[in-house]
Amino acid sequence: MKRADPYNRDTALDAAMTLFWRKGYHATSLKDLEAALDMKPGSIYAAFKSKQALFLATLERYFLDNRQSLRTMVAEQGSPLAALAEFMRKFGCPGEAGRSNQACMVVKTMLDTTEADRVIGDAARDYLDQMGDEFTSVFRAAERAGELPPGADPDYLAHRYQMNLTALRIEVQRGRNQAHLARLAEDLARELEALRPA
Amino acid sequence: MKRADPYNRDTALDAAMTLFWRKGYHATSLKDLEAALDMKPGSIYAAFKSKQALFLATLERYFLDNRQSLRTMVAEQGSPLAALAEFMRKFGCPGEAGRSNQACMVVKTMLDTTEADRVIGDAARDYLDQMGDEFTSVFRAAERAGELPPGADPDYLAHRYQMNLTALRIEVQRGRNQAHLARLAEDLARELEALRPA
DNA sequence: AATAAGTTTGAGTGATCACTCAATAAGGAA
DNA sequence: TTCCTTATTGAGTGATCACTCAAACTTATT
Repeated sequence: MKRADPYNRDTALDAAMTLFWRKGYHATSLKDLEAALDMKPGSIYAAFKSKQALFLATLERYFLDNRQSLRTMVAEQGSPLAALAEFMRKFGCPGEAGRSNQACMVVKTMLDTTEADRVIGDAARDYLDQMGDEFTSVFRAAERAGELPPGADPDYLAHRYQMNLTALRIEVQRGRNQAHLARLAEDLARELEALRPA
Repeated sequence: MKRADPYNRDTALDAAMTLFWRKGYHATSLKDLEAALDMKPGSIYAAFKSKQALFLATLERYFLDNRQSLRTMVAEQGSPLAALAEFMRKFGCPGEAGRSNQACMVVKTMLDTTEADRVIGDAARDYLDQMGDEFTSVFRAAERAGELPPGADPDYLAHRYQMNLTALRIEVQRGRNQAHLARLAEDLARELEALRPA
């Protein structure tokens, strides 16, 4: 029998991420992964050590992708506040924006993890914290740019922003129609921009 | 060997609900259920037919409990808007309010269900819709009571309310400290009450 | 006490779980 | 070519999965 091409770590991780994102850690079996990665069990274990280690690698990748996406948005947009608004809007058009109509993988992971999978749950919480810090620093940049009213609390605003983003993305997975999601995202974006002093 | 007392459907359902709520459908095994319900596999299957049917029964129970809790709140509070605010506040004190520091079971269920568990996912989405309808009717009552500004959209307000509630409860499971959660819930409650015309 | 009807029991079912490893194949150095 | 190292293979591991059923037990009726 023919041998498969030597595996490409990036491609494999990407396929695993998509699968884990959609099905979740517990519902994804090695059989599923073998099919998605087009690798035999031995190769998967040689490359990634264990199902849990592979999952953690995909979760890190997901987090890094999202953080990079936000940073790019901040670099492209003229203002920090506009970047946050645009980042929010992106998730209102799941057909164009994301790979799929799924809620945030990190949130999904945190929600179906217990003490039994402490390592995974801790990783998810840590990424949520890091993403929160990222939002905070963008709000701080907005503050320095005079885009926030005096006395605004960047940390609190970041927290509320993250909650709204999470909720919006859950609505996406809930299967709301496109128009509804777009309006929701637009409203959330405008509420953000309404912070800017006149 | 001694026989166990004949099972009590209510007690058993309650124990199963707590377990499924915490661990999720996929991560909960029959072994876990046997221990939690103190029933042997045969008894469980005689009483509930299958793991999936048992899960669906607990999900329905969870939904009915929550809806009842909201209705009671509306009946107790003087005004519909105050009831919604108080209902929100309740979830900011997870120690007192709920059975556990978990996010909403219906949301958790929707998020870790795929096409493979269509029945379960559909049930979760249906309960989310029904709970949304419930919120809508409370907002409509608020409108009739003159608690909403002219032109307010009860359907949209209900939707936003549900999103905020979902996000708050995810923060609870995220493990935020009590003070933070209380402030969050209080802020959300006040934003609601701020709708009331002066 | 004897019988009938209805529950509970728990060892056991085949299937699937995450995972292993001896055999095999490919590429590089001589 | 021959040897050596590294990667891939896939049948097979014991454990656990959801689930079954004939036997044992309890209660109700006679």
